[in-house]
Amino acid sequence: MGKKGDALRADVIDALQRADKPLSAYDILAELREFNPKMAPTTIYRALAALTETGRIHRLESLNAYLLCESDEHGHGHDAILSICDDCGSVEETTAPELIASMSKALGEGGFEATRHVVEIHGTCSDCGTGQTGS
Amino acid sequence: MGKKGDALRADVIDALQRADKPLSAYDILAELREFNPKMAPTTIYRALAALTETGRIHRLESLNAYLLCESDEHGHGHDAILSICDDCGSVEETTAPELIASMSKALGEGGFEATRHVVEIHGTCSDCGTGQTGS
DNA sequence: TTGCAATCTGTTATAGTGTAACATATCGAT
DNA sequence: ATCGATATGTTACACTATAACAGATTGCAA
Repeated sequence: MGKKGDALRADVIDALQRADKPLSAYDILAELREFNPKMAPTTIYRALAALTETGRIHRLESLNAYLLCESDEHGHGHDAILSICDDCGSVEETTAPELIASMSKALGEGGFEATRHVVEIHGTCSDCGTGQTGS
Repeated sequence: MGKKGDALRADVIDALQRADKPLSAYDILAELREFNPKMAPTTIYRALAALTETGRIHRLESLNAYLLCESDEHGHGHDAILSICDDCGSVEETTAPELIASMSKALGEGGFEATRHVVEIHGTCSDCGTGQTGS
């Protein structure tokens, strides 16, 4: 039958690593189908859920896409700031625990207890930016 | 025929106001279909796009849902922090220009120019929180 | 007035994203 | 061995969103 979960998840990670940019679930599915044409969406989504839970990949909510986590600090509470270049599609991962903590604190004063931070900043990266490298 | 754009957008706002919680595009569509059963998704999405651009509603990227903007400061650069209670589904809008600016600044040092901030914090609100009102 | 272009709206169809539900298999404990 | 718990396979479907084209409306110029 199909390969076991660990191998599957490794394949998903490989695909994301090769791409070096965000991939949609169906992009990944298309890649893995080259080796297993029968693979179903469910299979991919389960792998993505497992990898997201363990912090090995990030889900980009505003793009419906997935990205390999660059940090080694996997696991709980690893909420990164993801800066997305709308021009070239590149995504950078920034770790800013103080900022995340500031937000949690600000909301905490209102009685809100934060468990997951979705922080995705759209804009233009330095390579694509006007005035910096350009002109 | 169908109603004009302004009336349509007003109806969308009304629906969101009545709900007082995030609604999906298809939730809104279902409501408006009570008066115009032929209304198509495209129609709703166009209204939502217009309202989002003018800052009258927020799109919750992590929920695929839409919410009335509580602030009067509509328009450009109105990026709010949205705190989402995963228990009861309520969403609060917090304006924290300093935090948003801090983020832009931090990323700006890497040459990134931010144009849009998606900040959605999931967690538990004060009403649902354990230890606060509960127990 | 007529004609034309630009823009907005309506309509149909389809693409893209994600999950429910159930079947089958796998593995450890008794 | 057999039972229960968990993981995986499979089918079908639900939800989200947009493309592409048709028709209507407006404004403006000839």
